[in-house]
This record gives sequence, C-alpha cells and structure tokens, in this order.
Amino acid sequence: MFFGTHDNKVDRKGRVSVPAPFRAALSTPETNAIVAFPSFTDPAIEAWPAERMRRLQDGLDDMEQFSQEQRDFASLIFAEARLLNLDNEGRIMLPGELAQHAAIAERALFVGQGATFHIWEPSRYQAYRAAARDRATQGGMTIRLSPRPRSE
Amino acid sequence: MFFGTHDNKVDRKGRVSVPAPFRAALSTPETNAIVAFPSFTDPAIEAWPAERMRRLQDGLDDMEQFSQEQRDFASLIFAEARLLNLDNEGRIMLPGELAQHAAIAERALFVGQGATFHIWEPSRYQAYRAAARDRATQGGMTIRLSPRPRSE
DNA sequence: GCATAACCCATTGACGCCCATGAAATCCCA
DNA sequence: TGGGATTTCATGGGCGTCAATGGGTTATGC
Repeated sequence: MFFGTHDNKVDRKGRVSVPAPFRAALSTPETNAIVAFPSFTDPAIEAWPAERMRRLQDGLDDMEQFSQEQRDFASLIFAEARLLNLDNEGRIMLPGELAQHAAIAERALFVGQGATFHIWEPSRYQAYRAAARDRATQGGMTIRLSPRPRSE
Repeated sequence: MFFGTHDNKVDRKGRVSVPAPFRAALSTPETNAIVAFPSFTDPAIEAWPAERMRRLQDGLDDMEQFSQEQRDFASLIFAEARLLNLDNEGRIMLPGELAQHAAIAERALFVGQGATFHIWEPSRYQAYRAAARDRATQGGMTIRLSPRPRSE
C-alpha cells in the first residue's frame, strides 16, 4: 500500500526518484513501471500500478463494444495514460503534458492514496490538503470498512 | 495494452511508424501486422491486434445469423478491414480509403484505447477529445474495476 | 514494363543503461 | 548504549542504443 508523502527533486533531465517504499509497493518487482494519467478533478498526476490498470481494461471489455460510453472511457483514460518505466535507480521521467497538467517543475510530491498514489506540485498540494481538512471538520466525514476476510 | 497518444509523421511514400510501445503490445512479435478498419462512429481508423479480431468474429457468431444487425456488422467491419503489414522499421502504409476516411495527410495520431488503438488526424482528435471530456463532466462518469483476483 | 510496395541502409536526437557521489538511516559489536 | 561500519537512497552525469525518419534499390503484380 502507498502511505505518506515524499518530496523529491526533478533533475535537469526531467527524472524523479519514485520513493523507495512506493517502489516496494508496486506489485511485482518485474513490472518496473507505473501507469500515470492526469487527474480529472485536480491539478495532479494519478499513478496506478499496471496490474490495477489491467482490471480497469477488463471492466471496459465487459461493456458494449463501440458504445459511446465505452469509447469515452477508453479515450479519457487510456489515451491520456502513459506507461512510465523505472530506470535501474528507480526513477521515472515525467512526460511534458503530465508535468504541465500538475504544474510540476522543480519538485514532485508523491502522495500515498492506499492502492494508488498522486504526484503534486508541493505548494499546490498544501492548498488542496488545507481545503480537504476544512471540509472534513465541517462535514463530519465517515467511511465504512469493507467486510473482513474470513480467514486472517 | 495500448497507452497514450503518439503523433507521427506520414512520409512522402505514405508510411507511418507504429509507435514502439504499440509494436511491443501487439501480441506475438511474429505477427507483424495489425487489422485496420474505418470507425463507423468517428472519422478515425480502428486498429486491432489480429488475435482480438478473432474474438470479434466469435461475437458475430453469437448474434442472430442473417439478422440485419449481424449483416451490418459483417459489412461495416470485416468487409472494410485491411491487414496492414509492418516493415522492418515498424512502419505501416495507410491504404487510400482508410486515410481518406480519417482525413489523414501529413500526420497520424496513434491513440491508445487499452486493448486496441485508433489512428486520427491530430486536430480532429482534439475536437473529439474535448467533446468526450464534456460528456464525462456532464454525466458524472464512473466505472467499476473488475473483481480483484482472489489473492490480496 | 510500369507502378506499387517491400527491403535495406543511413542519420540524428532522445532515452535507457550504467557508474559515481554524498547523505542518511540501519546495523553491529564492544 | 555509543559510535564506527555498512547499506540504502536520492541525485548527477556520461555514453551507447534504439526509435523515428528519409531515401535509394530491388522484388512483385497487373
């Protein structure tokens, strides 16, 4: 799982280290890549393990092929997505469109989201975090756990 | 899987490079070809791995034989489809009818759709993309992941 | 024999691979 | 428990390889 935040530097070649704990959380050590796409809701980059993306594609396969809904999904997610390979040092290159969407230049903030993570420009994330905190204290935020597995 | 978009040049002989990541995603490295047919919903070219085309054919077999729908599908897809061979450099030639249908002349935009990809004239794709994005924000688009594998 | 398309080779620019460095965290042992 | 030794990380940068493109030349088909 992806926990916590990590503020890493973008070098002059456009590379950033994926935090070591995040690398460990990427399912298979063989699949040295993540899938990244612009967030629909925020100026941030969504990052998914490739395996999770495959589940999304299976969901698409179950829809009616050539339907408007199916095509819109494919266009908005897969067309915008990029496969980012990690180099031997565990770094990725941020493609221009993604970096622009998130306004990332000097630094990149990796924000754990449990099963996925986000990449933000640090100061923008501070603003987002403050707003989220306000909403939570105002609204009395709650959540349900999913049913526990039968065997521990 | 086919991810992202790649804007490649059509040379004066009518050849275009299939993006390297797409070539890698074509199931077997031996089958150096893709199946292409005009989209019946958009001014674009549908490109399918040959193996997946077989599944579409099976889907056609499951429809009512001789029904209008079944015959239309067969005519619109299989009759229009072309097998495009890749040359040693990974390029294809776009047949005249397909290029015309998509209004492709100078540049070809390869658009990943997960299990397949599309080929667009770049500026036309921009318009389509904007429209799809509107529909998504209007409609509050959501999708479900397919059930997770048993382990985890 | 002509036109088309397949094959081959060349160029260049970006990206991936490799090695190096320093700082920080961890380990280990007295 | 303290402090030195070792490992892990984040970061920098050089260099080779591969991908995209261009163009010439040979096979193929009508």
